[in-house]
Amino acid sequence: MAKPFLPNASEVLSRSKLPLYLQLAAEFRRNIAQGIWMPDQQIPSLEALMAQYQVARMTLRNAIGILEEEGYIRRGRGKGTFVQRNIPNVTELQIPSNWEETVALSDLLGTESIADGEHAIASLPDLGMKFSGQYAKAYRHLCRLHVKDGVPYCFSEVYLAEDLFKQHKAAFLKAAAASVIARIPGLKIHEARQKITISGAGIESARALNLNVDDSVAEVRRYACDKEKLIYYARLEFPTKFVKLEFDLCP
Amino acid sequence: MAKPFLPNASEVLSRSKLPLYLQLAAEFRRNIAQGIWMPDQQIPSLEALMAQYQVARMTLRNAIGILEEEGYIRRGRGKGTFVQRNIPNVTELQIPSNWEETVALSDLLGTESIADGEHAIASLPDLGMKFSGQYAKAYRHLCRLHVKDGVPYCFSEVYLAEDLFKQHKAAFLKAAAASVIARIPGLKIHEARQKITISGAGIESARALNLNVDDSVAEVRRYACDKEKLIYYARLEFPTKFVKLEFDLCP
DNA sequence: GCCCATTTGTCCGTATGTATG
DNA sequence: ACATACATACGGACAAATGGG
Repeated sequence: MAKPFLPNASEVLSRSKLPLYLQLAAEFRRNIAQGIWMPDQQIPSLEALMAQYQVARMTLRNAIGILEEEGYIRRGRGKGTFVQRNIPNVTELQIPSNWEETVALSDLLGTESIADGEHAIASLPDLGMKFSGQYAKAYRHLCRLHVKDGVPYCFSEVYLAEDLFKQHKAAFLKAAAASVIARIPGLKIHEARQKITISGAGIESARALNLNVDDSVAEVRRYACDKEKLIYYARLEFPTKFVKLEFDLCP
Repeated sequence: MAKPFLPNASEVLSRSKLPLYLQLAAEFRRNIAQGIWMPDQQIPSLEALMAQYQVARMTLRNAIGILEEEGYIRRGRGKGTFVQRNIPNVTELQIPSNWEETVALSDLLGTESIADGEHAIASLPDLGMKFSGQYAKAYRHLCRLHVKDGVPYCFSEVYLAEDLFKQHKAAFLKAAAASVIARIPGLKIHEARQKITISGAGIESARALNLNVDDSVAEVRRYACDKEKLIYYARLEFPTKFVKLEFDLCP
């Protein structure tokens, strides 16, 4: 149990390239989310916050102005600043952890095409996971956006075995791939794996998901095989503000 | 399959508060990570990139300068800019998905104290998960940093049932809690759940984890019960650059 | 060696946003 | 509200190195 060296708060705030008032806004949003600043409670005065964080008054006013726009707090001349009772909250989406859940989520979301490949391609990008099975001869590439109640939840690049795609082209162009695969008679999934990492949105996915560039997204890579070959590979991006993963540790 | 409205690239880049050159650096880093820019290949010239992204030459130079510092590319006057062969890669950490893995990870990481509560407290913060069992009378709060090879991997706030803590105080102050709990004779875990979400680092955790404020972290909330009561609750933060979650979808 | 197109490196002037006191 | 300082972003001009004919 050593005592680690830690930089002080001012150093941490100044080494980031993000504008100071946005860093502070993030910290205050956190204070509310974690219940350190409770609903209907008054938050510390500007004087107190200036002393605590060692920043200028205008910087704090800018930061708090953001929280006010977002509806987290209300300010009153001479009264002070108070946390709102009803904090706006987001619908979280459980990332599937088995094939059934994958299909169920696919059924739930609407599908909009962004760019569909017109031709088959010969090879897949790096799976990022162990896979020692067989690849199909050719794949079709689809790029789409999945939506729920008009809100974009998932940007996806899907690769489907060409022969399978051709047999069910209309269905694959209309719905999420896992939904279609699950309803093909006689087709059984024998192997499927998934790897989740967190990265930043690129320009393309930021456009589609209505995010800023480099906003964090959960990147899900997923493949499925039938008895013989890899028939499905997808790289999905979910905005992390929607992402949740909950499970029993004692199954 | 509707055609969604999408803003153009310039709009996406300008609506973010993050400096433009940092957004571009993120996009380029992504191009390399995803194999769009391959090792030893020349990337587009400044002229070409200026046309593609509609930004000034100096802005691109700043962006590319960052990638050069990070060792992703090399530049040569008159020659062009090339992707490096050996991309620096990070060690990913598998987030545990059952109690055994939780204990195994705890065994792996060193533990440094940041702030240990001197006294017992009566109540726990909101679990963020369903739990209908019994709480213990009092809990002890510990705040620590978990390290591997000198690199901070995990910031944790742990709450332990007071009686259990008092019985094994020395052990709990020296090692990660799950490690200690797993080695207490006669103690069996009957229920344990975990919920993972992604949020931004606060000032405290950014200090400890050597991150910037609002850098994305995986927030893991986890509890465990013995036969009668909730004996362990933890809120953990992992820098998302280390986080990986891989599993079989057909168990 | 020489010219030339290409590409990166450097510098200037200006405007805007951020942060301080 | 103001004066000041600094980083960001733009557009332009020119220098320096490279490689091909």
